[in-house]
Parts: sequence; C-alpha cells; structure tokens
Amino acid sequence: MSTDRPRRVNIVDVARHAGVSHQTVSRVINDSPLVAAATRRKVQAAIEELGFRPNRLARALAGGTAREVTVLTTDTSLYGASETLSGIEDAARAAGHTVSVSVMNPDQPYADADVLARLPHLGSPAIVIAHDATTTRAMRALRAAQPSTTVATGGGDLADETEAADWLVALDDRAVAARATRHLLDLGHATVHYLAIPSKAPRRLGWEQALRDAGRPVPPPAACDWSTASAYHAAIGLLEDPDVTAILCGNDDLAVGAVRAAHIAGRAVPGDLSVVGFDDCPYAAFQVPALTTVGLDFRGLGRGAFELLRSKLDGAPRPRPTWRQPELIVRETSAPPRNRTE
Amino acid sequence: MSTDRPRRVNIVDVARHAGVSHQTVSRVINDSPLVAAATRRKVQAAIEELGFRPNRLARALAGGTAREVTVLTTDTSLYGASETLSGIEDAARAAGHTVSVSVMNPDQPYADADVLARLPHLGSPAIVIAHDATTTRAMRALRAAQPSTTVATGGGDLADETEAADWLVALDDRAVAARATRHLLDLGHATVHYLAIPSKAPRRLGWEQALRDAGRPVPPPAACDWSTASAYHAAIGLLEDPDVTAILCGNDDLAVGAVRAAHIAGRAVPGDLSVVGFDDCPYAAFQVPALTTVGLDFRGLGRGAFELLRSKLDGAPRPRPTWRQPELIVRETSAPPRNRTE
DNA sequence: AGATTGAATGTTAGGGCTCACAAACGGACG
DNA sequence: CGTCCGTTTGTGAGCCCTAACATTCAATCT
Repeated sequence: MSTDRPRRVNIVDVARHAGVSHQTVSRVINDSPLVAAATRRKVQAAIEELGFRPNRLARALAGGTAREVTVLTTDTSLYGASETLSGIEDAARAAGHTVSVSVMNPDQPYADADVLARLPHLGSPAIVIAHDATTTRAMRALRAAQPSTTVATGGGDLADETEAADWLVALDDRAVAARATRHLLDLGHATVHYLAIPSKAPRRLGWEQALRDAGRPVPPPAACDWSTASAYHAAIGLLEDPDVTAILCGNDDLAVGAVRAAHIAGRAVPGDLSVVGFDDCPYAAFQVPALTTVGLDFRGLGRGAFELLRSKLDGAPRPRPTWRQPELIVRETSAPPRNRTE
Repeated sequence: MSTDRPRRVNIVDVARHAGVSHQTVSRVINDSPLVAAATRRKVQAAIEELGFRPNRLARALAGGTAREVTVLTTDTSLYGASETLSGIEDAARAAGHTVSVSVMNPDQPYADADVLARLPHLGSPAIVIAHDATTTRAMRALRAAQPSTTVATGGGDLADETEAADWLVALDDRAVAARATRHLLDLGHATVHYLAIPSKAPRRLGWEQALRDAGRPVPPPAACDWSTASAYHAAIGLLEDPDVTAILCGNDDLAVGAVRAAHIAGRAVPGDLSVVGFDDCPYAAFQVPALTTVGLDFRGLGRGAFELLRSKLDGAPRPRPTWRQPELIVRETSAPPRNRTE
C-alpha cells in the first residue's frame, strides 16, 4: 500500500531554480516579512514554474502544527450534525486547515482513551459536535485530557451553564424549547407532551421549565431515538389518550413521525393535535401540513466553533460562552385545540 | 498558531526504555515478522508504559503513505452524500485510515488545478462523491491528473457505461429510474413527468428510456436544484396542466415539494397525482401519504468505494465497475389515475 | 572444523520542512 | 574611515519515522 513516489518537487529544487537558499523559499511560502520584494518575486516565479506544492506533512513535522482539525461526531446524516460539519469545513478551508471526520458509534461505550485515540496525537485540535450522550462524553474526555484545543458545539447534554465554563459554542436549546412550549400553551393547550431525542437535556429542561412556570402538569417525556419510526410508535402510544392535544418533538424527524401517527390515529393536525419540531430541516416548510418548528443556524454554529478553535490556538483568552438564540417558526402544525374550554 | 509541544514520547524513547534499537520498535509497530517474540513483548510493554503513539506525520513522511483519504463532495447535508460519507469513514477507520472532507461549492466553477489543490499532494488517495456537475467534473479532473487512486461514487453525470471504465462504484440509477417510471405507467398513467435534480443524468435517461420503450410522449423535464422549494415551484407550474397525473422526482426532498404543491393546487395524492421519489430518506416512510420511492444503499456504496480504493492502493487490477441495484419501494403516493379511460 | 545459511537486530541515510542561529550587506553615525 | 545596526540571506540541526543495507549470532551443512 504505497503511493507512487516520483520524487516530487521540493523546496530545495525551488531554491536552486531561483538561485536562493531553501530557507528563503520557506520564508516566501510562509509570508515572512523578512524577504526583499525582488527576491520574493523571483521565488514565486520559480514556485509557479516548477509547480511546487509544499509538503503538508513535512511542514507539520518540522513546524509543530498540522493545520488540521478533527471533528468528532456520531452521525453525519443527522441534519444538525451535517450542517454543523459543513460550517466547520467552510471556515477551516478559508483558514487553510484540513478537516478530518471521525464518526463515533452512538451505541458503543467509549473509554476516554478510545476517544483520544481518534486524534492524530494528544493535544491536536478537535471539535466535538456534542449532540448526544456519546459525543458529550467525548467532549468531557477531551476537555480532561487535552493540553489544548477542544471546542464543543451544540451543547449536548449540558444541563446548565456551569458546564459551559469551557471553549464552547452552543445553541440556547433550553430557552427556545421553553419558548416553543409557551407558544403551544398560549394557543390554549392544557399541557404539552414531549418526544425526547437521546440526550439534548436542555430541550427537555426548557420544556419542563415552561410547563412548571405556567403551573401546568408535566407529563413524562416519551423517550425516542433519532429515528422517525421511534417517534411514530411513541406518538401512537401517546395518542391513545384523547387529552393529548400538543406534542413538542426533539427534532423535525420526530415531528414527522408524530404527524404520521396522528394521521393513522385519525386525528387531524393541527385541528386535533398540534405538533412542533426542532431544527427547521429543509423539508419542514413543505410538509403537509407545514411544520411549526425551531430554526437553528447550524452552519453558523460550525463556523463559530472553528473561529473559537482558532482563537484558542492563537492563544486568545477564553471568551464568554456564546449561546446562540434560535428562532421559533410558526407554520401549520400548531393551532388552538379544537374543543377549547375557555 | 502552534500547538504546545511538550516533547512527545518518540520511537527512540521507547527503544531506550526497552533496551533495543529504534528500528526494532519500528518493526514492532509495523507488525513486521522479523522480531523475536520475547523482544516484541518487551517493546510492547515499553510502548504501553510510556504511552507511545507513533507520529502519523513522520510515518507518512518517511514511509510514503499517509493512510489518509480525501473525500470530495459538494453537500454533506444531502442525504445521499452524508450517508455515503459515513460508509467511507466506517470502512476507512476499520482499515486505520483517516478521512478528510473537502466540501466544494456547487455553484463555483473549479479549474482542474483547484480540484487538485484540495488534496494534500498530487497523487494522494481521494474519493469523489460524484452526484452533481461540480463533483463529476472534479472526478474527471482527478482521473486525468492523478497518477493513482481516485475512486468515484455515485455515478454522477455519467451518461453511459463507457465512462465507467474506471475505478468506480455506482448505483444503477438508470435502471431503477426506468423501473420506477414503468411502475407508474403500469398503474395506468398516460405518461410520467420528471422533476430533475442538477446532474444525475442517469436518472433522467432511465426515465426517458422507459417512456420511449412504452411508446409514450416524453415531456420536457423540469429542472430543479436540490431544494424542496424549487421542486415545489416547478410542480406548481406543472400542475396547471390537468393532464399531469404522475411525477417522478430526482430525490425525496423534491418529492416532498411536489406533494406539497399538489396539496396547494387542490389535487389529492395519490388520487389525482402520483409522486415517486428517490433515495428513501428516513422520513419517506412517514410522510402523509407515505412516499413511494427508490431505496439506495448509500452507506454500502461508501464502504464499497473505500474497499475499491484500498484494492487500488494495494495494486490490484481494476475490477469490473460495480453497478449496485437499488430497489423500488411502493408506498402510498403512487396509485392508478382516478379517471382512467381504459 | 569451517563454510553457509537464515533469523534477529542494529546502523545509516534520508524524507521535506522549520527553527535558531550565523553571516553578509548596506547605510547611518561619530 | 571604522563601528554599529538593521535588513536580508544562508547554514546547520532536528522533527520522527522508515527503507535499505550492514552486522551479529546461532543453527545447519559438508
């Protein structure tokens, strides 16, 4: 398994061609100010002519920084995670960094060492897209072990802000979950049921909080996994109770399952049942009926994470954690309950 | 921007600790058979004790292979692409390779050199998830320039199998598109309209072929982008014609848009309009009505792509291109037209 | 016994780059 | 005119490994 090595053009070749020392070439490719303008031009011409591309590996080996970020996540096909990844990649590419992806298995318990083993070496920059138990644990493992450079995204399991005393970019899931819950209560629903995605405690807590604040009963949340199917089944169960008129869902995929369940159970949405999702997936606006949901800027989250990582690498002091405010998007799946008694 | 370098444990430290030469340590970590069992144990103990992790960079620099794959794609949030990426990552991790992602902008025209610039160096292993014009062009650019190791996934724009005379894993989009079209014709529809995603010529060609084979008129395909919104608007236009009774969509996201358009236009699905999607996204089965679509094993595709790459790196001869057969999944959005006249 | 193997280990030379210096050069200054 | 200084360039060492070759040593053969 060895790539052909037809002796690539290296820095010495360029130096010879330009009639300077290899170090001067190094300075040019690193934008050092200590090169005379004329020399720089000469070298750049040589680089051009020879088609020289600096060897990333050698640079990293010699210089200490690989300019590469490892992104840890569990599921690249989840809307939030993949959008966040895109955002990271976007910002990283602009900054000349390479993004490696390491996909973890959500069902596998990882020892801290297993998490660290996914990095090129101890201390290398990493971003964790922390959206479930596995990735949240990974985030903690890195934070504990890494001499530097871990940035988490998403907030994961973080129950409160104390844990956020770290390099973290997060969406304020909690506040917006409360907001979505209040939206349903304001429409006249007696209470709101919750289909929970694994982890994402903040969403659950926000929902709970809003119910409590309004003095409403807090029904037990229905535990789902990430699949639409699990939400469908959970909702079918929930809908046996005719008093269930509003369901908040951990994400849009679950919301789709809930709507389908209502359909099968013969309940009209939103007439008999209101459903609110989370994430504002691309398809949400085009569901029939169109999904009321929470819009989250995952791409911006990813970009923010990389920028944070960069400032950390640059030795900047840790900024206050950013809690990005999502936005409730009211569409067609939420409405007052039909037989309102007030 | 420099990672702290507290002088990591290296191969020489291990060698000293174990009382052998560094080369012997190298042999141990490379599973060379030329090490006595006792020595191997000694060395392994030293590695364990010192927490030694071989430096990936140095290995690559010295040995010639970085054991890393670059995946080129345009949109990690597209279901197919992200699933494929997961599949690649899965197989690559198992084989001890690192996966780097390079996300291209679908709207930007890339010169061949720009594509190559995304690789760590000329000739380094790459997999292109070729599903649109940009990535298909990237695939061609790599094929032309790379001394080795390009594997494409998905088939992209490939109009026929001649182009497939390369290291390629693909889904037989063409055959299954024809199959889906026949499904609709068999239900009694006079013809089938097509909402086209950018590129993916095979799907369009399969549809065309099936219509021609059945002696049906071939309406002009409606060009959409990847967004549900574009499909929605295209479908709204299409539905002004009351004779439109069946629409095949380039993917499920478009199908959702078409169903929504039907709803807005006051046409029942599937009573007045049949819709068939592509990809079998997780939500497809739970739409109301549940989406008839084509199931594609993207994850398997990704794994297959990596295995192919590996065998290429190992110097294996090119196998015959694999055209994986997808499967039509009939659910609730396809039915006979209401006013059938036969 | 001496020569011949073969396995196990060691030695040396890079790979392509950056870092920390040292050297050369020109001008400003006393 | 010599000294000092800043700018620009060059030199050498070293990052951590592997490839290729050299060496050692015990077992085998004649």
